[in-house]
Amino acid sequence: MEWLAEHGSRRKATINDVARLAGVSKKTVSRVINRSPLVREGTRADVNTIIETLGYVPNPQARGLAFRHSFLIGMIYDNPNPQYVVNMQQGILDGLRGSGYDLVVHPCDRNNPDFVREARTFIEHQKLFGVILTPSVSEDTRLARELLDIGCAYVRIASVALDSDDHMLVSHDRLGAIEAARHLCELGHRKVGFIAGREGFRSSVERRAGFEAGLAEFGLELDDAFVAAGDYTFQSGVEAGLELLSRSPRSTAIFAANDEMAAGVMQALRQLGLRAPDAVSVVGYDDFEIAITVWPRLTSIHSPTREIGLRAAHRVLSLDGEEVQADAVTPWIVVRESTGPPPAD
Amino acid sequence: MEWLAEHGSRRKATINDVARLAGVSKKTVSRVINRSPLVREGTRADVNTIIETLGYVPNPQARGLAFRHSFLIGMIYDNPNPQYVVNMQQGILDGLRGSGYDLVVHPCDRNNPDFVREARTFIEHQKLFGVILTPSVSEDTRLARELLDIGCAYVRIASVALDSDDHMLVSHDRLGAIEAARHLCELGHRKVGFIAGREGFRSSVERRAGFEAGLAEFGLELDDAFVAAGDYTFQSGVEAGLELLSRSPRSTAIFAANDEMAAGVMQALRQLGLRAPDAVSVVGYDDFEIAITVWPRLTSIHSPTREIGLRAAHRVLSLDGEEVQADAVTPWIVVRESTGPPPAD
DNA sequence: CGCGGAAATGACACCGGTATCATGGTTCTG
DNA sequence: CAGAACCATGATACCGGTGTCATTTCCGCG
Repeated sequence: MEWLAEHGSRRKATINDVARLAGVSKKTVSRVINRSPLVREGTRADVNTIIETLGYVPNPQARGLAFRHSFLIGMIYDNPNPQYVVNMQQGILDGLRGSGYDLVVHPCDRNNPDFVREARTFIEHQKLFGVILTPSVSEDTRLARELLDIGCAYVRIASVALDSDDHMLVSHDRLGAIEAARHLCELGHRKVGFIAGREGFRSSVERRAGFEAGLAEFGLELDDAFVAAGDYTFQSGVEAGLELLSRSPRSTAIFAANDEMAAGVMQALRQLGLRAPDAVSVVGYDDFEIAITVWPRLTSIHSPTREIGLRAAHRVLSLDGEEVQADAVTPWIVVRESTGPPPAD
Repeated sequence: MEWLAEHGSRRKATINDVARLAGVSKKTVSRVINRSPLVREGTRADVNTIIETLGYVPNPQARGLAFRHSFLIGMIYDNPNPQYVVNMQQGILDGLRGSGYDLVVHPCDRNNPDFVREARTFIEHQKLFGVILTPSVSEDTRLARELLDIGCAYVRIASVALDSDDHMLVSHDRLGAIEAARHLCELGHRKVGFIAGREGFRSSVERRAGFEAGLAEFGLELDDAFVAAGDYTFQSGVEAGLELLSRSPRSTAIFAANDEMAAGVMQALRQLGLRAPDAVSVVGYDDFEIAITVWPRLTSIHSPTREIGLRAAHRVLSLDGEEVQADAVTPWIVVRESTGPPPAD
């Protein structure tokens, strides 16, 4: 057993070591590793014992070389919100745990005309087994086509189905936004405003559509006079808020397409000497930490980002058996102090 | 040239293709790839031309197999602040760009007794070329020793030198905290309070030490009656804030060891019907986005996290030539509306 | 008991690079 | 101009696994 001798740290066992000790060929060991059914139970047990005692772990580089893919999953993102990125990342890692796959991160910029090529280079370079795309890069058709072409497994996370079921994980932003509208309507609001997210983001479209649908349930329409444009940043929320609040008549409630902008609205209220919810109720979307660090704390729509990441990971590894039907996640509302009945007026 | 024929997508060129077309052995191509000086200029140029026209990219799995390491850098972290994680990640990716290395992320939990073994497994499994450790896991001696033992390149990012120069990247939190103290003293504050960060985090110790050093410059000492414990969370900031603000005499300024807690103090002020900076000045640390979403906006200490990440990446790849001396980064203060002169009293 | 076919296993090439060492060609020396 | 010293290059093994296909073992059955 001199190959067990320490030299600095002990040499890592190879498949040959296992094969020799188990008295089989390395091909058989390989079969055991890959759970081939073509191995007798006894043999399998023997080999596993040796693997166990040696603490043998197959070399992913060598396996990857033969398999023509690495044991890496990529997360390609362009969402600038740190909390979204980290939650998603965490969820994906939850889903990857124990699978032998690890996570490589790759931010990108859709405005860069080369970004598709760049992403492709990245994927082909490391020979990723699969990738997970988050909004808004997940909404890019060219990139998805490219992935299909490369033959790389992929899952697109988006607020609406843009691809075949097995490639989609839908976060139903529309339903969340409906909740926001219902909540405000049930409180008695009739003049409700909306601040849109960044142009070209599907989530922005969905959140607006959902909001309108929710209002419709109460016989209301979204009046353009109560709508302002934003780009998901805090600053844009301040500006849109100031604009909406200065209009007359004034809406008694504002639904901002994300928490950052909702926080911006709170800021705008403060600048105008108003406060939520007395003067105006405010609802955000995402339910990130900013929702509870502003005062009053934001009523917001909670989307289980981490859970979504976990599911995306399972899906990209094809771990979820038969459940290859459309996978969708429903957000819910979290009511806090930023919303209340409209002012008596 | 039938090997150039498309079949779905075109087959990727291998080193053999390059060698054949260049009329040299694959070992020579290998030498060119690895910038060996043992290649005649003419030959090198020829080979490079072929590489160019073929768009040949060497397979990292194969290279890794031979080199016994992958072309991956790991980021091991346990800092719960999303913005820190994302900024750091971004910085590391900046530093890795064009190097052919990619980034694998690995969060961990120091409270898990197995976390060192887990990290080691991760590193050995993917045969990482190097890893970057961020606070507070960077402060763990056992993990560092393990890395040395494995022979994996590593860089520890921390607020104080804990290792040999070539393994350290120091973010001088102490200097930042001194700035905070100076700023408050220069505004005329004499009764200043401090909210500590999480126990066991080096940054918390350093920020306190720096704050005390800054006060000392003005002949002041940090009075225990003005100190409260926190754990870097918003909620702990609220609680510590309420506690400090209820003491009598009351400090006229509070330095919280991070922005989250400082935002918590703002919240506490609001609950007590006070406001910054009229009643109490507040200073945070990190200068993350929360510093500008609260009102009044926080005076804070800015630490160039992304820049630190970039340097860490260069260092782990040994890209910075002779500059293997202690690499340190100095934070600076950003003054906003949360600080002002003490109340006339 | 012998035979056929399926199940289990192994020999060997191969994935795409790098390391070692031998070899042929130059240049420098005396 | 021979010989040493060097430089540039290639042949071949090797990194640690998997694929292919041939071979051996096992089993049921006539």
